[in-house]
Amino acid sequence: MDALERILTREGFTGVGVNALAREAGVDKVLIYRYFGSMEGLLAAFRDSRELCPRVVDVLDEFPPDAPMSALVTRLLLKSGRAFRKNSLAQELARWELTDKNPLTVAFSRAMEKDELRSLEERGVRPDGETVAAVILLLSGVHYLTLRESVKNPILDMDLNDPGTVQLVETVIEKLVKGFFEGREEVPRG
Amino acid sequence: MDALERILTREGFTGVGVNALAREAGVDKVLIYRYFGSMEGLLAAFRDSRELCPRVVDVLDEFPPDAPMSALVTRLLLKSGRAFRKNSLAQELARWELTDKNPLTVAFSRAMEKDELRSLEERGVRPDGETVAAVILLLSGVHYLTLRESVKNPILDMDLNDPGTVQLVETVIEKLVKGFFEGREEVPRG
DNA sequence: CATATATATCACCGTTCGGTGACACCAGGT
DNA sequence: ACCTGGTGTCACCGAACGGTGATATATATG
Repeated sequence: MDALERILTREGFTGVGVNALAREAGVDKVLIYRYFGSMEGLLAAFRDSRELCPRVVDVLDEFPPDAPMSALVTRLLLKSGRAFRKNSLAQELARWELTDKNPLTVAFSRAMEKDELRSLEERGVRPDGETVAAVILLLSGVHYLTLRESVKNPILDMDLNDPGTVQLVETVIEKLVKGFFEGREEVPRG
Repeated sequence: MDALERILTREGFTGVGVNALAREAGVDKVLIYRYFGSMEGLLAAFRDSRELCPRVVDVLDEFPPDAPMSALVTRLLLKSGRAFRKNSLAQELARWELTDKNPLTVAFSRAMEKDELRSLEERGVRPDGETVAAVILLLSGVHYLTLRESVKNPILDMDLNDPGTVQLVETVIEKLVKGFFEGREEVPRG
């Protein structure tokens, strides 16, 4: 499991294979087949062995119960984006989930999404369909930019390592969310 | 060139290699080295051989010169998103650009971005930094969802093949953009 | 006809891939 | 002492990988 994580964060999902994994772990690859049956089984075990999506998000600051929905969603997006930018394993899994479908990637997908929504629901927020779509859309945008950045293919001159650029993106998210919730009846809470 | 495109759209970028490409093209792989020097050279040639990002976007309907910025941007995002969803080659290149860096992927990145911005600038629109960031962010979100969809890892139950879901996403984009431009002075037009 | 040059094919190299069969080891139980 | 079952190592397989040398064919120029 540790060897798999090391390979993922170091070389990316394209470097994952039976031979490479056994080499990294310092054991013979036949053990992989003996214990996990196949690579798929190992991925499934990896999926069950750890929290794929560290739940940094639900440490959302406590908001007063009457805080506007827009503030909550904005905070969620910013925190989640920052966490994603710092978590290179999550980035690699996201990259993988865009390319391949295996027990690990589907599990990661599920975990990621549930996590964000749960953060809201735990506060008694039951977002409607459009709100969910908006959150997903913006979060997806942040993920996309982050992945582009971490493979050194930044979009235009937007360097997400530059604090100014991060600030710009976050400001835009704030404004988008704020505008989205204006002229929209407050969603029932609690 | 045609063989490369076939492989990309059929098996994805992971299926691209000297052997597979020569096999698909029905020639010996040594010709690849003779004519292009290496796989990199071939990718560069492919990049120069065609319009990587079909400029569907600049067939934006003619808007009256006093059309609000929000309408223009919304239209751009929807058209661009739909075009991307129909273009499996562009999807594969986008997937590749998130994973690897080679002459083809960097060129694709550039082409994609310039295209969107040019669509605006050709109409005399000189978007400020925040507007550019907003467009990029939303477009990135659409790309992410599209890629997730086309690898059969849809987010939550959002099936982009379902017209209703597409409608929902597009509605959300409209509302986000509309809200973003409200309470913001009109940007000077050409 | 002869020669030079470009074009294309074949055979081969070493390496890595995913996957498997055979064998050595080393407990515990009988 | 003997079997047994879990554990680990080694050697090996066929296939595919990226890459290269030698060689045939065809064309064009002298």
